[in-house]
Amino acid sequence: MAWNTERTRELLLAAATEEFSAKGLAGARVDRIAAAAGVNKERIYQYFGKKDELFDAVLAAEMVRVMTEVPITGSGPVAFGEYAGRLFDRHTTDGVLPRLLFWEGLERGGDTVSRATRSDHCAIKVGQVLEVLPGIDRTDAADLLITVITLCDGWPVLPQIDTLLAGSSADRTTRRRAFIVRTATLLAEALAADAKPAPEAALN
Amino acid sequence: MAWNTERTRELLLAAATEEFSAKGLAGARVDRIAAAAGVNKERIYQYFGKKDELFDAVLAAEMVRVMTEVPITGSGPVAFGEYAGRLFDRHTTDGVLPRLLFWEGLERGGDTVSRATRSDHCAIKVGQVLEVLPGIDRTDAADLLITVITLCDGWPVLPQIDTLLAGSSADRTTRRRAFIVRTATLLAEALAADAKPAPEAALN
DNA sequence: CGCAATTCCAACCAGGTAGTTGCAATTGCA
DNA sequence: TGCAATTGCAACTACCTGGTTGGAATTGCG
Repeated sequence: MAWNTERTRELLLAAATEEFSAKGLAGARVDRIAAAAGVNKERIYQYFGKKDELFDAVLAAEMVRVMTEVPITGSGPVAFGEYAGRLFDRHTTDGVLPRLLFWEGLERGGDTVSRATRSDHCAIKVGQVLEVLPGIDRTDAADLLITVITLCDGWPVLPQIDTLLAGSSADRTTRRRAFIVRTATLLAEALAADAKPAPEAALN
Repeated sequence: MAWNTERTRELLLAAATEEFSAKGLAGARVDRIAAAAGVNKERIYQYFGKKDELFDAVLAAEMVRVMTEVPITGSGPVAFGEYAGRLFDRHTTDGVLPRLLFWEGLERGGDTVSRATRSDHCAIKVGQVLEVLPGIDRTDAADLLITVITLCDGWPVLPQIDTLLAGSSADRTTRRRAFIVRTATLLAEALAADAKPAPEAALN
């Protein structure tokens, strides 16, 4: 054996992540990925098979990364709202995952190769939601999570929509973040209230 | 003069709407559009200039159509929630506009040719929100609208995300609709409460 | 150093792309 | 029926694409 094969793989994966995020599955150019990685083109086919499978590898890696970097911790509706805020921050400073997800949704129409794996990843997150907001329906937890993910992921991908807001770009982002946090908190409160119907009059 | 030029235009626009919605700007094929319209290829260049401008025409037409088909009417938070429901229905039975919007966001990165026009369209909707929920901030109205649009538009484009939900496809859609309506109503109530701080104890 | 695995290089293939052009056929008003 | 505008047809240009191939160069273990 010789050479550092693992490094080659990582270089390709990093370059592919950038390219797919920017141009999508159809728009991405294999030659460009190879060039950006400083690696020869055939390595891609050797390590990942074809373009499609490289995309799968990129998306899976990025999902795991974000999931571990932005955990759902703490307890109560406010803690859940803070999770929404952290996810929003993460996606506005690095919109790679949102873009990859929407590219996939548009270009592959939901026929994800790794649908089962995806489902497993998501189930973990639902579990975290249930820990933060104990007592609520598993279904409600899933719906809540979908809502927050859709809002946080949609923002960096739909820049046209901010024409509704005035002010500088930074202002608009700050305001949007606050609104999403408030929405997440409000929803979490409502679902938590559903969970324990009237445990005597709450103090405040 | 001769020939029905207007009909030719409409045939092309309809075919282009279908093609762009399905494949996006880069993925759409000019030849396919022409063939589907039963019209010769050069007509596209004659009537719309280039591919990009055809996409602009398609998107503008589709926005106007949905805006007029799904107005914001009535009064109060519940009425606003019903608007969210109608928008959700419209987008789940015909996901063309959501797809076009996300394609544009991804492929053009927000450099919309018709950004000014877009802004005007949106302003009308914000005005409708203000009529339904009088007294609330214009900024809040915009944020509320962005939230509902993001949720309703995101659903048909992010089919992977429904792996979080169990049940049949129809069940999942129904449940999602209910949750979005509830979210919209809840937010509208909260913002309306901000608007008129404690107008004596409300009779339920 | 020897040697096998890994990589680079450069050319190649078959297919598809947006956009153009010249010409003949069709249309419908006057 | 005449005639000008509109359209269909089919070929063409210039270029780009994913994916493959053969041979030479590089690497690092033993």
